[in-house]
Amino acid sequence: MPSDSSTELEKFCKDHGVHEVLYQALALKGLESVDDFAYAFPEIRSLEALLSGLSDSDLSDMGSTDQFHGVQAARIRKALRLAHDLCQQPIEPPQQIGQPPSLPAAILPQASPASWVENLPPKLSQEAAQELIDDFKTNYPGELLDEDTMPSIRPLSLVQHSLKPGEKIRWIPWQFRLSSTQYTEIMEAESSKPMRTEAQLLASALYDDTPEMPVAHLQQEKFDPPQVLLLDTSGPLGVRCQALADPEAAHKRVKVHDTEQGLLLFAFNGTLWKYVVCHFGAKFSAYWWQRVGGLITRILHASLAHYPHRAWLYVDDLLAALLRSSAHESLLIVVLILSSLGAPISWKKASVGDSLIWCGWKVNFAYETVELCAAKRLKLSSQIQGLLSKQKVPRKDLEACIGLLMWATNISLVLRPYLAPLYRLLNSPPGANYSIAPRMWPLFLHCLDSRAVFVREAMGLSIPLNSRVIEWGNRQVHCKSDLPLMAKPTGHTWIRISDPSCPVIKMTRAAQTSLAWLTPRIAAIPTTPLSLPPILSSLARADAMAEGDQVGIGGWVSTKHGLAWFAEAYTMEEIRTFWPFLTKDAQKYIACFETLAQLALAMTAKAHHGHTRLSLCLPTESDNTPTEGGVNKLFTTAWPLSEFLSLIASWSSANGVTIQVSHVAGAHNEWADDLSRGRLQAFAHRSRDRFRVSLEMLASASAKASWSSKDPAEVSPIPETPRLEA
DNA sequence: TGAGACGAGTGGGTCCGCAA
DNA sequence: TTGCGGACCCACTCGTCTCA
Repeated sequence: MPSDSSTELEKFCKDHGVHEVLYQALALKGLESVDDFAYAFPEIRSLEALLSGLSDSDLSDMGSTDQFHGVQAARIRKALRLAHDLCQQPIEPPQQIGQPPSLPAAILPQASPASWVENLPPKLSQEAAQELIDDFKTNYPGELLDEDTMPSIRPLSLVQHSLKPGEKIRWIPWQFRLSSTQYTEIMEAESSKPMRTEAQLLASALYDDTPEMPVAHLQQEKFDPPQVLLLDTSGPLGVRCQALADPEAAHKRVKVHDTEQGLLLFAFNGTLWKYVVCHFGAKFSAYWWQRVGGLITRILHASLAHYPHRAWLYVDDLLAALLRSSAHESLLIVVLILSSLGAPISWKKASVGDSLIWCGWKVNFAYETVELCAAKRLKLSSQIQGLLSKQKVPRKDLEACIGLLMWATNISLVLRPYLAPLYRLLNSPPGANYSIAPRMWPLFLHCLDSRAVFVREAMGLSIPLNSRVIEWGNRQVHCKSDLPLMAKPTGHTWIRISDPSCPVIKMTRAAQTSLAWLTPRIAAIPTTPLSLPPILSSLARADAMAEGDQVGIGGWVSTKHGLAWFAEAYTMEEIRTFWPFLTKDAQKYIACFETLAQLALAMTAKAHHGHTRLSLCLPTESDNTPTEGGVNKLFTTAWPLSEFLSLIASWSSANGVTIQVSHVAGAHNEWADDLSRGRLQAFAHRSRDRFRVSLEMLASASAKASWSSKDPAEVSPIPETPRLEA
């Protein structure tokens, strides 16, 4: 190092008008030469940190009030550029070899200094863009500025960014030279184009305007307490239909065209009769009713165009939500329109109020909620009690109960996983033992198809059709090839047959436990909001790895405010502490672990997003299709996946977070894949953003969930899902 | 590294239940 | 009858593992 190097930087600064205060700041960092200066500040913008550290007294000494845009700031920037030129040093910072790129580095497109391509700056906010427009209109009042002449947000952001100190414009890519109208058209046309890399996806989400639903509007723009009108609008008059007088039979009001009445014949007492209306049961009745009902609904919508309203039609039951302030006018219009159309109103069924029953649901528009009506609760409780009171129950009763449970749990998906044991019982009919004589064995085999199902009847074999062989001796039978071609030479061979049409089903312990657990919950199914929860503006992905005895889960969630991630590795021994039924190789349960990863991702997002008590929908992505389908429906009859879905259902219920999974190809899920396999380098510099997920946390997701009820005394924790036989 | 096997789902057909 | 949702079966996709 030359001895006069300190003089070199000092002289350089003086020659180029850099203030003594700024030179001293450089000297304090130990910089002695022009080379030191150039390499210590590889970019013009890196001077910002130095300038921001200036105190008020420093600024006063320099006679400057603006530390970033004053003349002294300009001179040191100019000096730095000259220093770069003298040193022939690239402006770009040196690339770190062997280090994975940091997340921001991976997200931001990079351009070499020699490139004509600009780094893509963040888009301007709407407020900033509007400010520029206002300035333009003030300064150039005679110029026309509309959607066709207004530059799109991209060049606007690029130019505005280039005006910042230390920035310059090199080239505006031709694809950015668009008007606002052209930009909108292209964005809409490309809205469904998939992103190629996670970096592109993140850059788009974090630096562009991600569509989001503000939560505040739920309070601010709440539909005012409405009046609700429920009308039975039986009997519309369509183009080819004629209304009849019977208000109870909607389908019989639609008249069949003369040329088609010959299709509806029936004989009674030796006389041939024809239907002249669309009677209940005819395949086309509902078809026409839907169209006539839809026409009437649209006419009502058009007639109420000036009054905010919502309306739903189910066959012949119309439900409408009207604003309380204009309810009288709206009601009058509805009644007049229906009367003028010749659609008689069933006044017995009509009702007005905040709360009413519609299609078995109790809808409350004052609070915008829906709940199961009391009659349905009673019917369901009665059916469950009927099944619980007997060891053997009619198949029809079980089917009816399951059907009603599926319908009732539409508004409470958290209960769905607990129906899995019932479906398992319904579709696993008990076996009955039959003995086959040695000489009948070939005939017995002949009656079976490849799945070991009886598809032919034969004399001497009283085995019901469609029943399936499930055991031979003590061995499980899965297909015909599992049975021997020759029977044992002496004595009968015992086989076990499962008959799916068996009218009586023996209740299993798992089904009884499930029903007993459901009984009080059915009675206390909470009210559910009519509106869907707002979607959190975020990107979130998770993945799982299962190899031999090792299991790994990992994932990340990113919002405009930051990023959080998790990565955990467990052994099967640790996992069996909580789920002892997972006895096989870890890979056999990959869908279960992918589901656990989604639960961990939701927990991470919840912890990262703060302490909101509002219900939210968290959009996540997974490369596992079973998990995708299962988490979205919160139901599968496949075991043991149903066990893990019940964890998500319970956790979602307790935390107000609905998970909405969409698919991402494994090739595009690299970061989550790395995390699940313990490759944490890309996230190493974000150790503070890591969220730890223990198996205890995941396994206790359902235990910590509680069930809301009108009576606080009925509040009880949700226990673990009733165990199923493996 | 790529082909093939395997296991977990999917959607489409059928049946059944629920609602009107 | 329509819609919805389960079940089953089938062919298919996707991800992972194994092996040459």
